[in-house]
Amino acid sequence: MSTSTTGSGRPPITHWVLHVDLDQFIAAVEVLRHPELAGLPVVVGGDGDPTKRGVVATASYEARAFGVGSGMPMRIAARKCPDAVFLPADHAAYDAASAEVMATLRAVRWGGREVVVEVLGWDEAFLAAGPEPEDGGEDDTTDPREVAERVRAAVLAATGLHCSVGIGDNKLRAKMATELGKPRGTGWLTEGNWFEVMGERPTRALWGIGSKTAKKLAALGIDTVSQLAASDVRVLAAELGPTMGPWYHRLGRGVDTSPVSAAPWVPRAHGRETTFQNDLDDWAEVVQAVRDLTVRVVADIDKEGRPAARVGIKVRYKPFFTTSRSLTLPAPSNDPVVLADAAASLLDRVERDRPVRLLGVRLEMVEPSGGY
DNA sequence: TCTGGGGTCCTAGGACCC
DNA sequence: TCTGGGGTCCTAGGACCC
Repeated sequence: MSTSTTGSGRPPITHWVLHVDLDQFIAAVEVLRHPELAGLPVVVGGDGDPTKRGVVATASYEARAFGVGSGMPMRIAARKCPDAVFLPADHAAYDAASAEVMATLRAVRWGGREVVVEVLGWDEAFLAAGPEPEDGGEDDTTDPREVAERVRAAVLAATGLHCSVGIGDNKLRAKMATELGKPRGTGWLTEGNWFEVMGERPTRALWGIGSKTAKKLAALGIDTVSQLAASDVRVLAAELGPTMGPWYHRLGRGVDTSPVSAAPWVPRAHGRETTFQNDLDDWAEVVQAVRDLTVRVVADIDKEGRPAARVGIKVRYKPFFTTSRSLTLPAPSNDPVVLADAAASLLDRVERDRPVRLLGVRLEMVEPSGGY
């Protein structure tokens, strides 16, 4: 029934991947800090004021029962669940809780081996068995279900947080398997049961296919994972691009060869953006806001120790029309004056006769020099 | 209903060069 | 005149994810 080590005639899977996903991470961290909130509808987002512009970052299960979900405007959430506890997002607290979780994962042993942990944001990680030890203490037959249960127990014991785990024969399947295990459980997705479990699901269920791509695929007569897998890769390439087309085809089949990597993340860029509570009408204020944002981003890239090579701005006008402008600097720079001037100059290339709802500034850094 | 903020990667067209 | 082919860089926008 599966290609597991229990044997089905196929070779045993030796490249197991676990995907760990904390349940309701942000809401759970808040409840840990404020135990009196347990069992109440909790909504975290914006600055915690549901009468202001902002969206929901996370809603507790109790709040979800009222129809509140991530990405929903806070004002709507307040309408749906007026009695919810509304809290501002507290990044420092989530950073700290996340670091505890990841440290716990790195301490897990897989048979006789260490594990490789690839972090994805605050509340997700891939985990795989590390390389075989020199002395050949091989133990790659360890049942991944056993490792998954140890992971869940260790995270709960160390942090008080519940998580779900997906077991797969590659990262994509492990990631999708987690959904099957939620909450507080374990899911299983391999080549052996991929189509049985996923085949009839909509393409939108796949990691990397959003509503826009799902719609384009539907226009090609492709609605389900099985149909995507059986589609003509040449048609996908022609319609969706030479890189994306073939990639979607692989998604449909559950194919993914990317390795689990513990290599530290090297950011390409940093940016800051702000939605104003009241639209800006005065262009002088717009220019000043862009300069202020730039100075903040310069502080961010200074922590990386790499100068900016490109500068970009984003302008969102009332009611919700967004445009962007960018330029390559004559020479990389981390001078706040040079960069603020560059960002301000980009404003000369956009319309200035409409109220501005949001401004953003992005600095793309030069590649790391390699030597350190 | 009225739509955050932080990112990554891909695409397509035009400029420019050989 | 009536027009190659490839490569690279730049820019704006789009899509997606957490």
